[in-house]
Parts: sequence; C-alpha cells; structure tokens
Amino acid sequence: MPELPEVEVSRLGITPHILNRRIEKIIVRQRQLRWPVPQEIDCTLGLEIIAVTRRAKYLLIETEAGAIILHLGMSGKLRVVPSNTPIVKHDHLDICIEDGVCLRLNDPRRFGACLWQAAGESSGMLAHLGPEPLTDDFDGERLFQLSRTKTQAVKNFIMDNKTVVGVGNIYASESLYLAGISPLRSAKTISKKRYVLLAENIKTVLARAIEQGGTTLKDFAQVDGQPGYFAQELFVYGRKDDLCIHCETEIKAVVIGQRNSFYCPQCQT
DNA sequence: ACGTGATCCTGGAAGC
DNA sequence: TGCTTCCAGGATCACG
Repeated sequence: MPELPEVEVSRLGITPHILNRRIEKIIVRQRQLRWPVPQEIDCTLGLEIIAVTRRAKYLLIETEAGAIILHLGMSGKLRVVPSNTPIVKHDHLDICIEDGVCLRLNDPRRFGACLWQAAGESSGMLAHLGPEPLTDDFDGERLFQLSRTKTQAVKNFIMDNKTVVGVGNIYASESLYLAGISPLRSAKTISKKRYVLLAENIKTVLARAIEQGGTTLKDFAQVDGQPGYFAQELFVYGRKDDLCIHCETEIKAVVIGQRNSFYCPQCQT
C-alpha cells in the first residue's frame, strides 16, 4: 500500500497527536513482523516523543534514548485511536501515549517492520539509502550519472533505493508517463535532458500525491480513516486498456522486475 | 558489481 | 454458492 506519499501523509497525521507527549506503554501482540520486533523499544517507556520524522518509507518516532522505526510494508496502516478502542484482526502493535492516546499498527501481510535505533547509532537499514526525492540532493544529473553503466530497465533503476528512495510501483509508472519515457527502456540509453525531465516529474508527482492525501487503491486510509484522493489523478497506473488522455492510444500493462507496469506505447518511447 | 527471481504473508477479486 | 487461482502499494537475499 504505502509509497512515500502515503507514509508522509501518515506522518503528518500522527504527529500532532503524539509529539511532545510521553510513551506510557508498548503492546506487542505479534512480534513476528518482517523481522522480530526488538525488545529494546521498551526503553522508551516514560520518555517524551521529541520528533516524528521520515527517511525513505521509514517513520522514526524519536526519543532521547533513540528512535522506534516503523515501516508499513505493503499493507501496513497507522491509526491514532483512544487506547480503549477494541482490537481488530492484525492489530500487531500499540504505542500508548499519555492521555489515553494510542498509535496502532495494523498490517495483514506483515511485510512491515518495527525496528530500533539507539541514539547516536545509525541503523543498518537506513545507512545505505539514496537521497530523498524531494530534496536538492536528487536531480536529473544524478540519474544521468548513475545510469551510465546500468543496462536494467529505467523503471527498475528509479525504484532502486540506492538511486533515489521512495519511488514505488505506482509513482514510477506515473512519473515515466509524464516524462514520456518507456518504462522498458534501458537506463543507460536515456539522455541527460530526459533524465532532468524525469527527475522533475518524480518530484511533482510525489509532492502532488502528498497534497492529495496519498493514493487509496484498496486499503490505504489516512490516520483519521479518510481515503487519499490521488487515485483520481492517476494517468496510467491500473488503467490497462483505458485510453491515454493525451493521444487516446490504449494503455498497456507489462511486467517489469516482477511488478506490473503501465504505460502509453505512443507517448512513451 | 550487476541484474534477476524467489520469498516473506494475508485477503480480496476474479475465474470456474 | 463455493472452491481455486491469481494478484497486490516493498525490499532483502541468494544466485548466476
């Protein structure tokens, strides 16, 4: 479910409810997520949450002892609820905050994760990530330089976290469409000029999706339960056999790197 | 070093 | 209606 915009929307949603408040209790109902939920997160009990930040698709609940790191995987959802709210299936983790507020993680597929990063340490998981797409560290020049030796499809190249973080399956298809680049094209064959356009489109697509509250396809919801509205603005993702808005050619679907990919064969070359 | 495919898990939708 | 098959927003790991 969540790509970077959905994670950012979750971050914005939970922050006002938990920032500058103390963690009172942590309840782990299912320790077996992608990795076992570490016992060390209990050392945050009684500590104040001093920041809620995001790195790639990881959320960091920061305290002076360190950060609880959450990843939503494919199907994870975060909700802020009163702590006496009844549990439903797949409610794996509660971070209970003072005043009866509870940050609750629900994740049917359990591809999500809860990790621990002690203060002053850099978690191995976050250490080797590429730049954030919405910062100046990411641009077309970077894409061009990194791609010179890459024979792989450009769609796989931009979804590689070492290239840039946070570009998942939906927004990869969308940004390639807007840049007029075929997702199947080998990364090394694309000009600098086109990479500049692609980087710009990655930024605008992600930023616009955040503004719209993310994309709700099946089960994404904002922290307050509202859907995201970006699905209404998707040009190609999930639109196989629909007509391209620009040229009225049928949108094609093709599997690249085991992931379904959508593009207009006329507009994207 | 690089690129590809298997893999973790559950639920909803589609197919028969 | 009910059973089976396929597919899904991610990302690590093993292997050629």
